Amino acid sequence: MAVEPSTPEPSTPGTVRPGGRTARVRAAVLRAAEDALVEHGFSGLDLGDIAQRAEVGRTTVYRRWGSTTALVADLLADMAEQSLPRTDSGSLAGDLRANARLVQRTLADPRQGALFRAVIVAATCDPDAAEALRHFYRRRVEEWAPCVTAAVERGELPPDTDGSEVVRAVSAPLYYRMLTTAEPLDEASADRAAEAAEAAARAGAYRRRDA
Amino acid sequence: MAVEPSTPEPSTPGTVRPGGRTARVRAAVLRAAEDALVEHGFSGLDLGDIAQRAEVGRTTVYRRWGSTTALVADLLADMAEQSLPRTDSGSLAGDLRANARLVQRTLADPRQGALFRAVIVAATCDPDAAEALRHFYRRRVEEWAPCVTAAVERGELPPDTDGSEVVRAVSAPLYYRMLTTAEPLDEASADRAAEAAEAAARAGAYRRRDA
DNA sequence: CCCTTAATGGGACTCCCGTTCCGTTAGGAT
DNA sequence: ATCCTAACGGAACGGGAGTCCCATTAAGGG
Repeated sequence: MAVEPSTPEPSTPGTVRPGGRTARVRAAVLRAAEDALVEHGFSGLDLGDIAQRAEVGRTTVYRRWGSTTALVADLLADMAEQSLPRTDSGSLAGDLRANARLVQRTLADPRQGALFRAVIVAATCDPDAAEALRHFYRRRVEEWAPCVTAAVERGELPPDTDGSEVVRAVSAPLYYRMLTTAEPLDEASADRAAEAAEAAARAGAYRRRDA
Repeated sequence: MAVEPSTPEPSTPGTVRPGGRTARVRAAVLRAAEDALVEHGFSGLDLGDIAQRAEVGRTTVYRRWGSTTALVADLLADMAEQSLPRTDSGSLAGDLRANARLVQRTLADPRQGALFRAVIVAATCDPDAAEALRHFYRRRVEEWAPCVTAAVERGELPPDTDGSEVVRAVSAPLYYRMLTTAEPLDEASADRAAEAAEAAARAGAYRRRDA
């Protein structure tokens, strides 16, 4: 029988020699992808256009990522690395408001807001991008949940309150507002989201249910 | 100067003779679009494929709608027409829970859930689809807001509570959960959303701020 | 029932996205 | 410094989405 000399696991490009040029190409392409997403949204994403912006060969982009969703998934992985440390105000109300305003400012910012809408779209179109998006939000929630735990320990909230659930409750109305209404995301809506989450938490709405 | 005999406002097809065949074509195409959205999502939407499913000429679909986003916008307008009447349980908690469970069942349903994700994506890709989506949710919220107003009149909630805001607060965590986590949307999450919204409303988080 | 023309449908054409082929460049190990 | 080959980049190719043209069908008014 003939030995197969070809294709000894081509694997994915960029994994064997991840340094030097490969890393530069990845950085340039991810930055270009971000720009393109902000300008045209996910549906208008064109890998050829991204290659030009990044001053990289079209073939390279198609070979390394292959699809717009895979590229966005990689971008999300990159975004998840650079999570801002949360500020700590000392009080639950202050912490939740700080979180709400951070989310609000992010979504209201022309560049960041467009980017987030785009990655959400990508996640709804592809399982891998969806997993990357979930990972991103898991990180974000984990970053902020401790401020709720601290409030529980201070006795401000019921003992078995689910911190992650409270943090998610702060973001949810802001995302929902962005997606389903035309009203601008202002500070008032952020403060309202924080206030509502705190009130519900105090009332015990986010206590852990027996699984 | 020569008179222009051509193109005396071609206008949009389907507006001059909306009956008979035109209506049948629209219905068939919208149903086909719904099926296609459920199967492949918005990003996989192909007008040629829809034409085949609807047993309609490709040219017709391209001429009448022109783009996938415009087609989805029309589908959303159609969906907004058929809004279910809300049930009235008599108590605020019961009404909010009924609403939450309706949303939860809709989003958890394989067909309806996929459809909603798809139209949200379309709305994030195109201004007209976005306006159609906003109109859809405006109708939905208006349908349910009265149960909050009734609770206010019964003295269950602060007098200047914004009913629409409470209704949106019920839906928000369910949509947020669907988009950013992999956890299934179960009845427990629906009940928690309703409970949280009620607690926040009682605490006055949704009182109208001076604009 | 007949006439006008709005609306549809098939087929050919164009353009651009994604792929393939192969020569060139530069990591990284020795 | 030298070699091996992973990774890149240019160019040509193929296929499918969207457009155009014109013949055919059937609303809807008289």
